[in-house]
Amino acid sequence: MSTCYCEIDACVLCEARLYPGLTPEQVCHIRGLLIRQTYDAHDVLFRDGDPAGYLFAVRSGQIKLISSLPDGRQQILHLVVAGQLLGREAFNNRPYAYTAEALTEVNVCKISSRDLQQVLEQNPSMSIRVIQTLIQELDQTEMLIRDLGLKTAPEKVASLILSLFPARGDQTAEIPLLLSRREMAEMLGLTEETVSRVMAEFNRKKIIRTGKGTLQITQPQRLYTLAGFEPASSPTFIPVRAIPAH
Amino acid sequence: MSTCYCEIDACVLCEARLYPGLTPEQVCHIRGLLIRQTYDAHDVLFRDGDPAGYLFAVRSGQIKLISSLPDGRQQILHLVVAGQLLGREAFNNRPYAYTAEALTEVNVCKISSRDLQQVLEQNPSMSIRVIQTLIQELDQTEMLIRDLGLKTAPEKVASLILSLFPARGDQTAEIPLLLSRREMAEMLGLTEETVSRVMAEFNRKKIIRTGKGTLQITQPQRLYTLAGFEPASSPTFIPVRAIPAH
DNA sequence: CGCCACTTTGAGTAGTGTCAATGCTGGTGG
DNA sequence: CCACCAGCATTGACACTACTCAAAGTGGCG
Repeated sequence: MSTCYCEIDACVLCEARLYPGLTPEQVCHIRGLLIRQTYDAHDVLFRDGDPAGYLFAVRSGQIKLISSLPDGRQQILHLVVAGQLLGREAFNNRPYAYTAEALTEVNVCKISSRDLQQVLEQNPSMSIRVIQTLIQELDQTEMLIRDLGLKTAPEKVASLILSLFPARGDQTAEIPLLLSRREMAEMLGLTEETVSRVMAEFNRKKIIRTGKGTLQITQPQRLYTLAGFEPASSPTFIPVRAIPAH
Repeated sequence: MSTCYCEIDACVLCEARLYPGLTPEQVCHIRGLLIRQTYDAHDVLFRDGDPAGYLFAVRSGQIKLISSLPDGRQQILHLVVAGQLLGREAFNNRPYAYTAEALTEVNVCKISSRDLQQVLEQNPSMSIRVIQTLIQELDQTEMLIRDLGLKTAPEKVASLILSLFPARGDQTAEIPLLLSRREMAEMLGLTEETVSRVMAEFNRKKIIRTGKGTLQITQPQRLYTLAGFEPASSPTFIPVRAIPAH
């Protein structure tokens, strides 16, 4: 299909769904502007206040976005997972307003702010994809606001746990828990002690089962109820979800 | 400049800055798709779950966006002011995820979801404007998350008060307070009693002065400090701000 | 083995919510 | 015109959630 040497399907920016309707030559041109990069866990991709040089597309791994108050209090704004975009500041040339730190080993493709703007201007259909991605992010962010503002500690923890599991798939499978108690607390506006106590309580009630670095839901229905949903409902808290395939 | 009969500068969607580089004919075509409408205070523009028929551009007035939990708890997600867009769901044809209610008399222009998508496809430069608008909204939303998660009741109230004043302009001018104590509480994740007590305390300390339906900051510096900023900093909480002029 | 980071658990407390009573204001209808 | 009522704001007393500070347990790693 492609007539140049760049790597097909090298990253999410490279997948056809991000630029439908382009000629192979256009696709190759865009691919030529992309930079692949790998980060280790705990690496910082950029810091609050850095000039926004790049838009990142996350190919694999997870990244946390952190915002701080002068006195050191920290809040995790968002978990970025594979398939999502990172660094929207590249669209409008403002400095990053948060720090991005890898939770796992992370593979990204990035494109410089300058190249990005050129690509957008020349490929209108890509803008529409970007709009849809931003809207998804806004949806998630607003649901997080609701939950931060309205929910009690156990409701928050239950919502977070549910959000860590894929929306479609076995809700009772054991998954790796990449977040520490402190990080969970920083997502929820709680302290690590409170999170620990709530998790211990869920464990005692046999609603979840925690191993070291792993997490399993044994009674999804009770957890939904605890999260403040009706039993048959679905989680709304940070519904981590990739860009839907075209 | 324009060669058709549609009204120049009828609304923000109509202003040149939203579609730079278009011919007058294109501009007129777009204007023909817009519907002007007025709502009274307390009118509901749409409800949570309604199909997203329109994108709204707010010409004047203020609108609150409300999200609810099944048990009736409510959270105000955002205050929409003149110059902002409302109803981003029109971009991706999903139902509205919140209820929009006018706080004042409101003038809007709206465009149907179908027409919008056509316009975007035919006018790429408009997509870029939309992206920038969405990014602004995301910035505001993430700062709200930080404040909801990290701040104490007095810090939250101080931040909200500061955000109600225009970023550029006299910070000590008396402005109308459109929000009830309950609504302030619903923005901040507090109860109306707590908001009332904090406001009364600020009043006693002569940091603010409240009349019925009005609000004045008498000591901006102390309020900044109380909000958790360094004295010389600027407010980050819901920085209500119109789309910057081209 | 010993150190360090992370987690758990406990005791006490501060901050915020809950419930209730009162006052104030504006609107409505007699 | 006034009496009444409904909604909003204020204030108090009390309860309870979640925070703070502290200590001890756990597991990984040099």
